Amino acid sequence: METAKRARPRVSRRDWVEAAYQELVRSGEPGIGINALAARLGVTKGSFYWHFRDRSELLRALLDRWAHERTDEVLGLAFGTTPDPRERLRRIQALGAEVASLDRAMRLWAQHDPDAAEAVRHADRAMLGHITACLTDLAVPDAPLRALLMLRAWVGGYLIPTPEDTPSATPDELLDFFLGP
Amino acid sequence: METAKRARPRVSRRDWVEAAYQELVRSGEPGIGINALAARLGVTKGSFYWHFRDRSELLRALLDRWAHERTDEVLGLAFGTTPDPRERLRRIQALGAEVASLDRAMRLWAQHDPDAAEAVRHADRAMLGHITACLTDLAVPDAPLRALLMLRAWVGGYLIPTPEDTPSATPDELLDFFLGP
DNA sequence: CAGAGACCATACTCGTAAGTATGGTTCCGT
DNA sequence: ACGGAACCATACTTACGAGTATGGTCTCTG
Repeated sequence: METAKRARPRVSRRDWVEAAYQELVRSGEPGIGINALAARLGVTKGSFYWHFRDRSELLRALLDRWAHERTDEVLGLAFGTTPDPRERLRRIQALGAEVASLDRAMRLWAQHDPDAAEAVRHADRAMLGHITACLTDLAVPDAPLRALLMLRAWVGGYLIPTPEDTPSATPDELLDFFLGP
Repeated sequence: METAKRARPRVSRRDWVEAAYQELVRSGEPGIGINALAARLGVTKGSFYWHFRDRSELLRALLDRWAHERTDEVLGLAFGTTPDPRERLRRIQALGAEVASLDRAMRLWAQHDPDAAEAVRHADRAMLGHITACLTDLAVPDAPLRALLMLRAWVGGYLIPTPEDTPSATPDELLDFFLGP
């Protein structure tokens, strides 16, 4: 017996955040509109302004949600039982590929919003620490700098896609490149 | 009726483009508002809509202006009488630092506008070709890939600023890094 | 000097998205 | 059952920026 009570929607605060999260991935922070989300959820603004004081409160909730998810992912990498540092770096790459669209949206958002910038900065700090640790484990010199360049080259791909004439390197090749000579 | 003989405005189409150009650097493409520019130029919208059909025409003029300026700069590098490839790369770095703010604004713009994306892609193609040429001159392997990673790491700095605890490397150190072993 | 065209000001319309006011419905405890 | 709180719909107001309509003023030219 499904509760097909479609007549009365009833949406929770969490649902709003989730919908906004999806919309963030699809069209970025400016694409998050109250009316659009309401239509997607099958309700109206009346619902929104009961759960939230205003739009900025939704956005802050979004940042919170992202920060937690992100922290969990990084901790999952850190405490994951993967002894080989090289393999750990590969997992970081894989994770990055999964959340690419979301990550991109967050970084673009951070370009014009101090709160988002702070959240991203915080997440990057943890990520850089993790990468640096892997590099030092591999006895790579200048680990902090290499980690930073590695991450920058990665997110730089958001701004500069791979040209057609340039063969896109495999993740392993990229890793080897930043591991140096 | 004394008409307070203020210095009568009179603004050219070029002035509008120039003002928009400055505003682009300061607050990005969404920050380019007709009224704001008009106030800045000491005129009103009436002037604007005489010189331009609409806002998009101004933006296209902006892209044109940028493309030309950019082409000139790259050509200046290409035909500059600098035999040493290493020195040429250094000049590219220096140029990048000069136009960083503008470059950043253009790339952010390109994230949500196909025309801007096309302009940036075109400019990048030329730039990558130039860098690749320098690298091959230096007998560096995988020149195209390295050139791409170099540029990505550079623009990645727009999205990930240097953390406080990480000593920012000198331009020469960065160059050495991408020149490999 | 007269008129035409270039240039601009003023005062609107219009579309959009955020935010508000208010009342209606459902649920839940006593 | 009933009264209040949770939840939502409807209709409204506001703010803002793009775009339009129209007429005024300057300048140049015949």
